[in-house]
This record gives sequence, structure tokens and C-alpha cells, in this order.
Amino acid sequence: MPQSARASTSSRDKLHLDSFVPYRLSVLSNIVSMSIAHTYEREFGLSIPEWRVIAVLARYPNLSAIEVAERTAMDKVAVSRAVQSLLAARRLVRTYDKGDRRRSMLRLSAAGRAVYTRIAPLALGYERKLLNALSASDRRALDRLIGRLMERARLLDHLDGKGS
Amino acid sequence: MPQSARASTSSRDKLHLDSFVPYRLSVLSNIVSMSIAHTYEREFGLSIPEWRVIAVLARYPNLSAIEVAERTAMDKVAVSRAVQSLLAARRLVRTYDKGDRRRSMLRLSAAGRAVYTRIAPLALGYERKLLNALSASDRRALDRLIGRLMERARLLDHLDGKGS
DNA sequence: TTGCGATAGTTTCAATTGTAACCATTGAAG
DNA sequence: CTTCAATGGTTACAATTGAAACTATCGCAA
Repeated sequence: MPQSARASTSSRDKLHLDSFVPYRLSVLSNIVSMSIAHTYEREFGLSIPEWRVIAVLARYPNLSAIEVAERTAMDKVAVSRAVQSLLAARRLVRTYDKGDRRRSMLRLSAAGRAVYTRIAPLALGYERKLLNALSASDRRALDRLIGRLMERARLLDHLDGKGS
Repeated sequence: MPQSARASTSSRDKLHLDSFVPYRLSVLSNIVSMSIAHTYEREFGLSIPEWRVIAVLARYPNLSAIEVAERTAMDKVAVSRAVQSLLAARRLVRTYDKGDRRRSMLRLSAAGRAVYTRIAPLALGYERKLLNALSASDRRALDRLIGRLMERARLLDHLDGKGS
């Protein structure tokens, strides 16, 4: 079998990490996340999960833990831990649903809201500085592209393999 | 003090996780990475760091551990661990530089190359399926946008705060 | 030579995270 | 009324990761 097409690594099978989109996305996302995370860790002792919980509760008060998980793309264990440390820091108030006592109802305390109103501008400021690298139309394009890719990635994920 | 402008969260300070670019990037990147990681974990028992080391050594043989770290955006501890488990699995060969015996020289064994030639097409196949969500010109745009953002993110990172 | 700061890489220990098992409550079925 | 599967959430334990300290070698200087 001379230069078998099956066994040889044809040029289109070559993978350059530098131009491999999943790799590039991962590196970009890590730099960005760590940059922001560093800000609110330093200033408020918040971890990323904690910050996400605060952000979503600022927008949608009285969610249950599971609803928070859905909106933040975290799993319920991560939410549970973030909620516990936020409760301990008195940045959150938890009550339980009358009529379904499994269901918690979470909202920010005054202290929690204060944290939010101080961090949100920092986070948005970082985003703005980041997006300054792009023209207005590029920014719109970016949004659209991320949306499309997210949709497709979820589809692929559910189609094959781990579609639990 | 009726609707104090200072204390209230003005509309441009509001942060919607759903439209916050750093958050969207992070979610997208996680879905994508885990989807691919799942494939090579299942089929070859490779972790993400191990896969990255293999990918870069397939392209550039005889790198030292630190050079691998630079090209994969991993830190040297992660590289050290990945290298150890790849050595144990006999997928890597390590020699030491004559003349500087601190410096290792890493390259794939035959088994390592075999793993590479089987995974690379899977990874590229995934990328292709993902990018099928986009037109050719959108794909070019995506590449350009990621590049610009990466550059800007690194700049911002080094400017302020943690510029170690 | 000896000494010393820098570089390559490893080890150690603590913190974070992920998985699975678990407890409590609910709702519906018998 | 019991029983039992499903749901909300927590706990326990193992695996991963990160930061800092450590070892070994090198290059240069006195």
C-alpha cells in the first residue's frame, strides 16, 4: 500500500495549536477571566462563583439555588458552596418557600447589593476597555459569532457522546 | 434625598451576565473544551494538558519543558506533571541536553506519534463541525477578532494590577 | 577555585473542583 | 394512610490545580 491515504497524516490532518480555534478561545477566555477575577478577589475577596451568584441575584432576586445554577452555567454543588460563603459573609439572605420547603429563595442583603454596585462598574469598565480593541461593527459581529458558536457547541455536545 | 444619582445604579452600570462578553466567552470556551476533552479522555485516557503537550511536540520536536510551557500557555508545573504521566505511558522520550544538563529534550515516542495521528483528525473534525455554524467570511472574522482581543487582553493584563 | 544569582525542573502542601452518595421534602400511585 | 420515584440541596471524598519551597545545574565574578 504505497503512501496509504489512511495511515499517513495528510496535510489537512495537521493541527497547529496556534490556529486551532478551541485552543485560542480557551487561552483568550482564561486571560480575560483571570484579569477580572483578580480585580474582585483583590478588592472584595470574591471568587468567580461567588461573583456570578451576586451578579445574577442582583438582576433576578429570589431565585432558588437551582435557578441560579441554570442562569450562571454553574453546577448545583458550586452554587451551594458559593451561597454558603456568601451567607457567612452576610452578603446574601436565604429564606425558604412556604409550600415547598426544599426550595430556597435567595436575595442579596444590603451588603451584597453594595458589593454589586461597586463591582459591576469595574467589570463593565474592563469589558469596555477590552472591546475598545474593536470597531462598533466588529463588536456586533463578535456578539453574533459567539452566539452562533455557543448554539452549535451545545448542539454538538448533545448530539454525540455525553448527551446525558 | 430623592432618587440620588450617586447611590442608585444608573442604567449603564447594570450588568447582564447574558450579554457580558467575558462571561459569554468563558461559557463558550468551557463547552467547547469539555466536548473535545471528553473525546480524548474517553478514547486515550489523555487529559487536556497531556494532549497539549503531545500536540506541540508533534509540531516541534525536542523542545524543553519550558519551551513547551510557552507554546501551550501552561505553567511549568502543569507541564512537568503532564510530561511525567506521558513518560510513564511511554508516549514521550526524554533526553538531556549535552552541555546543559538542566535542559530536557522532549519528543514523542512511536506510541506518542500514533496517539497524535489518531487524535488530531478528531480534534480538527470537531473544529470543522463547530465552524460549520459560520460562513467562510465569518470564520475569518472570528479569527481576526480573537487575535485582536487576545492582544488587547494581554496588554490590559500587563498594564495594570498583576503585571508581575 | 569558590561563591552566588539565575535558570530548569520537581516536590510538597493547601485550596478548588468534580463525582457520587446522601438527606429531606414533595407529589403521585396504590 | 403508606410507599416510592423525583426534586432541591448538602456532604464527603478523591482528583486537579496553584503557590511556594526545594534540588540541581549553570554562568559569571572575585
